[in-house]
Amino acid sequence: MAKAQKLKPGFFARSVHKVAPELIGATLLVDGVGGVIVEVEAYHHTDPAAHSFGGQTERNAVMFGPPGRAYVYRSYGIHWCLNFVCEPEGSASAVLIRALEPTEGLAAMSRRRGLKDERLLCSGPGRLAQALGITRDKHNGKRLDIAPFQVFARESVPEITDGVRIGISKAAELPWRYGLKESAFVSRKFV
DNA sequence: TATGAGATCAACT
DNA sequence: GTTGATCTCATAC
Repeated sequence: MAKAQKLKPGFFARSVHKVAPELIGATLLVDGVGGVIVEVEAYHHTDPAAHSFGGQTERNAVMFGPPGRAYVYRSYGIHWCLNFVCEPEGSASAVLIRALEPTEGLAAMSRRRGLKDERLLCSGPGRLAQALGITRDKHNGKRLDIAPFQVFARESVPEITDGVRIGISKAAELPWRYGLKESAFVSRKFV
């Protein structure tokens, strides 16, 4: 992992539909703990399932801000979910990070999760956030190009699969879920 | 293996 | 008062 290049600041200032698939295979670290992104979902402001659909509120204010930031929200009362804010046409959009392949800080992650099975450490938004120690207080609205975040560009283009998003009730048929093909670390198999 | 409920909180109606 | 971009554990085949 020594020679990976950090993502350029402008990476996120593009449509989520370009950014999301390009994040597959990139490496995300928080405080030196993390791994390779193997699964994401795109949320566009015209998407009824997106938090930003229906206008700005206190919760989603970060999505309306500059791109390249972390948007963290509480899901079902108990989980944190991590998003990367993008900027298509100056509107609120973001990419939900759904799963990582753990590569760095395995010990820290398994301690936080209380598990040892690598495939379960980060295979899902809530699990991922817990494994990386993500909380809204500490990470919401933070820039992704400065500590504690580190995002490294992928070194080669992996095989990308797309599919239907998970866990939502609106616009669930939109194929805006992207993943690393044949990865054992995705939260669910792609159909 | 598969299905179902509980946990727990902030935003929204 | 209800719902949700979820996960885990328990109970039932």
